[in-house]
Amino acid sequence: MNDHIRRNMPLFPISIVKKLTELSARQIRYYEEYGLVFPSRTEGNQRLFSFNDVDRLLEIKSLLERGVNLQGIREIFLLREHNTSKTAGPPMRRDGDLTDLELRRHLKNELVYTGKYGRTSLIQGQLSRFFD
DNA sequence: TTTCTAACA
DNA sequence: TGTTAGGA
Repeated sequence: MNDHIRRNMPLFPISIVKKLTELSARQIRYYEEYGLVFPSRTEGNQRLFSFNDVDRLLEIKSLLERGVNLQGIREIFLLREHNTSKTAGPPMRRDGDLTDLELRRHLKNELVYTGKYGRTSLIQGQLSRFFD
């Protein structure tokens, strides 16, 4: 049994995830509805989160605190999936280490993009200061 | 008792 | 996001 299956094994109910992440059940369910996490379900339709799900939720929480909104987080996750799946080799980066360098480039582009087309910015408040 | 969905004084 | 109703 490798790490992958281990990290994705459905283990804890929302009550445990609440404690682990310090997020409200409302938030956890909302983030799922938004497509940021996809916990499996029990026969009784109750959510069962994997270690990976908890990890993602912690990252979501962290990014939200840094001023990134849900749409931004969604894109960050999409970007990671696009270049994490190709890395089947040894240097598989975990956690939020993708972030620093690539996240900065991405966020900066978002600022430029939103500035050009006047759409709702993906970045809120002070975060934009990191890119002057 | 815990969790689920849906909806909003 | 919080909170609550009503059911499983």
